[in-house]
Amino acid sequence: MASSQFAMAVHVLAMLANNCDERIKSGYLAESVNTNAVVIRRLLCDLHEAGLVVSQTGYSGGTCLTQAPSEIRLDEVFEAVVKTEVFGLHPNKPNPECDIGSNIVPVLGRIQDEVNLNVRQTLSGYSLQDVIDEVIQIGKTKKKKELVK
Amino acid sequence: MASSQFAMAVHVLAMLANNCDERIKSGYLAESVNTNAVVIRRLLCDLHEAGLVVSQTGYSGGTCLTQAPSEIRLDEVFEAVVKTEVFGLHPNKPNPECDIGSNIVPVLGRIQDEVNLNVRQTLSGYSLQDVIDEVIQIGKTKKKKELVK
DNA sequence: AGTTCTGTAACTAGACTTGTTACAGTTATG
DNA sequence: CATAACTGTAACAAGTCTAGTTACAGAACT
Repeated sequence: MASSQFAMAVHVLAMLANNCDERIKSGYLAESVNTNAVVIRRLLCDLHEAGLVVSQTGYSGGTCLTQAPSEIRLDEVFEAVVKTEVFGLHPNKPNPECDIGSNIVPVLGRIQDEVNLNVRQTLSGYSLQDVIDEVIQIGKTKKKKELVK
Repeated sequence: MASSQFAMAVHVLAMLANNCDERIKSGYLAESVNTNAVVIRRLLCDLHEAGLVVSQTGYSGGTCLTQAPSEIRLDEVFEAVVKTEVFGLHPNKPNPECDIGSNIVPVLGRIQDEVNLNVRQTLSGYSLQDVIDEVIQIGKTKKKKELVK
């Protein structure tokens, strides 16, 4: 299964951005993402390590963004939560006695690096604020359609 | 685990390109990739569906490329064997009563599409021949170093 | 007829992902 | 100080995916 961590992370960060001034509880986030609060807390742990959020334990605890939504780029979010490669290299070391087998892995590794870089560059074109703007825009369009009915 | 199908596919295609005039057996390919022949045959099945190879059953059977290595681009190979996304969307449908939850999925989907497109564009910059050239180049460099010793 | 292939089904082992329960530690409230 | 409401984290279950393996039917040459 392709991991949903990135999708959930962007969702959670967008929720936090929408409530900048107060600490948000994992249970509340979990309701919106439609998952368990522990899943959210695990995610927030990764986002905390990346310096994107801070949490507070105890009574009236919760989580906040550390930066303005316009300063958080999606490649940072990706980096924080996605651990897998777009494609994996060989599961077993290829036969070193074969001309191709003995030298193909570094070539594929280089291509892998280039793909990774391009993915990150694509994502760096979007800030969290861009995502929120687009979400709100879709919301407005929906409402208009409902009014027409 | 990130699937190694793409890496193995490029490896196998490079082997076929290196032996254009004869049919190559799955067992021989498996030795170079260092895996089981059935794993290779499953892979060849996908590559056949994509029109990149043809196989023949029976005595003196085996597999050949259908095109020149310079005409096979890596995005075609990727398309043929990789089924997963760079990142997955939500495992469960987000809460529709939440402003973010109700509208974030299509936004993420659009970004997903853009990432996919960029990955394919990156890979389309390489032909199978390019990979083979690079592999051979590395092989030559290695031999030089050995001679120096 | 016998040999040597491919194609494919069926199964196993291991890894990964999400979801869940449980609980220790932390912080505010009364 | 006792209680309530949080986070952080460990532990486990269920489902899915990947690669590897065995087995065998069908095809093609000798």
